Amino acid sequence: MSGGYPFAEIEPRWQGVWQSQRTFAAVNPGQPGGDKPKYYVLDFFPYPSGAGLHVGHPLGYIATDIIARYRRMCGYNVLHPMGWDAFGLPAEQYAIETGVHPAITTQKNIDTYKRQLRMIGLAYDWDREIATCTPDYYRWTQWIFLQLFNAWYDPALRWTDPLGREVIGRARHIRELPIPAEVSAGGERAIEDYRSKHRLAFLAEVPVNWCPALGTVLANEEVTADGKSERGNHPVYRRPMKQWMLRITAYCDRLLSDLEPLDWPEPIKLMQRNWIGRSEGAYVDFQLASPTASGDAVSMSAGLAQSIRDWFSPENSIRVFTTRPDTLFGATYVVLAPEHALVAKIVSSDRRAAVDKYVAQAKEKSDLDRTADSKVKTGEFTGAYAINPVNGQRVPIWIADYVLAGYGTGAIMAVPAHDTRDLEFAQAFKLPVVQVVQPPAGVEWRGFVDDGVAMNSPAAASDPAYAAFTINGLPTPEAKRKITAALEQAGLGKGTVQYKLRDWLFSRQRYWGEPFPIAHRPDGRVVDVPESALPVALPEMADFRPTASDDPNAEPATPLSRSGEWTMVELEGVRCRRELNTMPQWAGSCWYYLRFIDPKNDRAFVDGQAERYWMRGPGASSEKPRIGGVDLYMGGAEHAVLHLLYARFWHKALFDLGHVSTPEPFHKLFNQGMIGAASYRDERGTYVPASEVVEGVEQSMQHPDADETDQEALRAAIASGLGMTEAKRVSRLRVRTRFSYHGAPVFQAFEKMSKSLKNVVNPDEIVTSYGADTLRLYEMYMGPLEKSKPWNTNDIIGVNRFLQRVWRLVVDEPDEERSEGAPRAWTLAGRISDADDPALEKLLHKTIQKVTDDYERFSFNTAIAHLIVWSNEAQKSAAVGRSQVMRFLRLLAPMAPHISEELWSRLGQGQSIALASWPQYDAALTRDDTVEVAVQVNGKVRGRIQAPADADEATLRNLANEDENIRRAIEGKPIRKAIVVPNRLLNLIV
RNA sequence: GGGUCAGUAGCCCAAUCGGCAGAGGCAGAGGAUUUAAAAUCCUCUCAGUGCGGGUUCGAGUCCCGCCUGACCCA
Repeated sequence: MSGGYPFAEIEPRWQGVWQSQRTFAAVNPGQPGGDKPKYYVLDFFPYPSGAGLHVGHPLGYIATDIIARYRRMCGYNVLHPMGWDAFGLPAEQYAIETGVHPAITTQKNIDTYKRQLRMIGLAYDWDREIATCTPDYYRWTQWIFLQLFNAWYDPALRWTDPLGREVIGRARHIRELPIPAEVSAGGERAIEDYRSKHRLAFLAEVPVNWCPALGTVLANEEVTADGKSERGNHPVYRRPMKQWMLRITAYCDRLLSDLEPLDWPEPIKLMQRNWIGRSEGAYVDFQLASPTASGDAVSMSAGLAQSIRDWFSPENSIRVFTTRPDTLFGATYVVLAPEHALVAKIVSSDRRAAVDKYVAQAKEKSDLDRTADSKVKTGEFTGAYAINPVNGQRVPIWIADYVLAGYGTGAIMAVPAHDTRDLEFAQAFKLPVVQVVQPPAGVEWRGFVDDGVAMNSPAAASDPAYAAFTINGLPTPEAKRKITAALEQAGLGKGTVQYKLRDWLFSRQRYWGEPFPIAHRPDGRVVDVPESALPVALPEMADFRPTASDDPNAEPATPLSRSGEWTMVELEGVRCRRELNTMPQWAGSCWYYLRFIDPKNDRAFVDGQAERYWMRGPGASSEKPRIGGVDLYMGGAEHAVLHLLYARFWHKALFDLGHVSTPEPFHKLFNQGMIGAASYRDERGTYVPASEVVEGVEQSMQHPDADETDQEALRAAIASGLGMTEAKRVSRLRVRTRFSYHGAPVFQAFEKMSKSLKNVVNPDEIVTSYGADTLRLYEMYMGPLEKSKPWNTNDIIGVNRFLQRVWRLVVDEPDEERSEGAPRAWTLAGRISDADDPALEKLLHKTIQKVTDDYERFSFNTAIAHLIVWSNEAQKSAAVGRSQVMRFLRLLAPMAPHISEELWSRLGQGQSIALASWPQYDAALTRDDTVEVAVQVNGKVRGRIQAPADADEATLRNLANEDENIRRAIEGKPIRKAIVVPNRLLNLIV
């Protein structure tokens, strides 16, 4: 490229130097340099897919690289590692399709990623590289699983954690689980079963999302809204299966409360709170009405509560969960989930056929399908009735699929007046609606779901014995409290807290994952593989395919079950069958940030001293009181909930058990935005390659998504003589476009980069054409880091020109032809002098101040703008001080490291600029002696005056009086008030 | 449907505490250089901040309502 600088030569050369000199190696405590303050900056490590990186991927990596380099220059010992989330479904699916072993494709993908990351000049400490699929790593993933297996959660334990905080609840070793006397009476086996039920990792028969085509179960989050697998879009069925579960629900409250001190984006915290979904409410027991007593409501009487209690029996009642016990008087029917155990028992013979059919249908639907608001409500009457415990009303019992078996008790009391879904259901089936909450004036009570004032409970005066249930006139929160207490008193209910978060389904019926360090004895007991026998290595298998099937009822057969002798293991002299499931993809990423601290340790998952240094140390970001963790964790918002929640859960368990020193893994979280790109579809909605689309004259085309007819266009088409069918075709919504593909108009949209959208931009091409420094600079210059923004290759030239100017600022190169391959002759630019230019010096100090501030705020786009300003000024100057250029290069170095290293070395520096110190500014030099002050009259700018810095009001007003424009605007009117903003503005109110 | 965030020049974006709407870049126009082109350099044009109200001496910034878009939840 003419006019360019030799990036293709200098960039690989410096990357080689960094590697061979281990420039970016982090130092653990106890080693030289390990006494400096630390800064741990981490990227969400990638899953290396076969497609390689596109330019959207490295945005966050470039940002953390800049921060890491900046912090190092500021004197920190910086840990900035990279590794690979290398187990998981996509590699395995690809392997199945191609027949190549996932270990091979994964390694190939890792090589591609690593080459691309190196090419961008990212300053990782590659000595600490890890991959979750290597035995050295998953040995410790298995070890952590054993810690969970050998632990139980004591929810009542009050303790003071190492940070001095009072905490309620703690994971403890399973040995410490108190065994009730009646259990120990049953012998050792009974004790063992009891322990099994309390472990943090436990086996349970649970309804799961079974995907026969993938041959595995999937977590709820891996299933799309329309009941398909997220990977591959295969149908998913609900069925009960015995699976490994992790007791994440034990940590609900601590996962919630410890969010508060974290320096995370507020929306992410909110998403985690919503996901945990804590709701306070009450259980209420509805007694089944005797089928023979049809027609008779239990009469209201002073002894109602007592009388219900008298004939109350748990097996003849329905326990519902409600967040609104205050609306109990408005409960006009009860709804069971179709899966509820009582359904079969209570259904009347005349309703059985309809109910059975409905239950069968509900089984086919996903949870999301069932609860979606837009869907028409369906349900069946069971023929049975229950008694509303607070008013003796006989209410019908229905089943409906909008009630989920897995949430609460799988049964609800329906209060159609004050619940949207209940109201829709009641309207669909003509069920009564009774108002029990008074909304604010002017608001319709029907469907009012917010807090109001309770009404329509029995008046206390009419029934003294019933006063405890009277809540009329109480605001909702108080009404809730009072009626909950009354229900507890009467033995009809109980206040409780429910969570949306479920225990974590932890088994997968796949090959490419961590084997469980667990074995099953012939007598059915489940035992752990001793630590000394770890890792339980994944067996080599030629055929690793899952047993896929179209039959939703086919029994799962995991790949590992076909691994011959491996399936059996002798433990304590007993031949046991190994656990044949593998762990889900999330497992490896739950603790990798800890392994980076001490990646080669073969005695422990991480050394304690190193862990305390890197996780607990003072850190550099002190906006919030630290409870520890990685100093900066950068990644996309798409992992905001699951990965971060799972990792926090594991970390807390390890914390409780004394294996890590902080209660939280990630102190500061930053979500970089997405880089989108224009995608183009033709008239039929087919994507066309974005790189071949050209911009041209405006044309009209049918919108690819249009399914409605533009009536006006239709009339016009008919008027122009087209037949009805043809007219309709051409008049479906048309849009104007200036883009065309091989002459045909195409429609532009901005979407994420993806192969299927044909809009991927490859970083290799950008680096080849412009160099890595330009790519880095452009990605940072596009806009604020946290915002999504569209890629525009045309704009790259701007930052590339900037780097060329920086090059020419330092280097003079004769323009003459040179022979191919020969190094270009060069001299230091003539303008480089030993004396600093005073005007540039002042600007440089301002620039240092602004750029430093911008680095601290991750505002790289503005930092680059300030650097461009200084470089443009320096370019114009006849003489630029060598020290000035060197300070400027240090400001630039974190963002454009290669060109900075090269020019730094050409200016005679022997040591890497990455190890140079950050330049300082003199505050006195950042201030101007005179400033321009805008003068407003009644808020309108009437003139600008030059004033000495920090001039007072009197001085400013005198100066303003000398300005003719301003004088005319005032025109003898008395000045009532003057507002002075120092060094900026004077506002005169007349 | 609920929640969160955003909307500033043809485009990407600045404006940090409520204080002159413009730092920077792309594109465009003109010029210099050149046999010519590319590259490079210089100069210039372009918005009143999605819409409607309000608070204030003063609103892109704060408040209320609406529109559009993105994300999350249902």
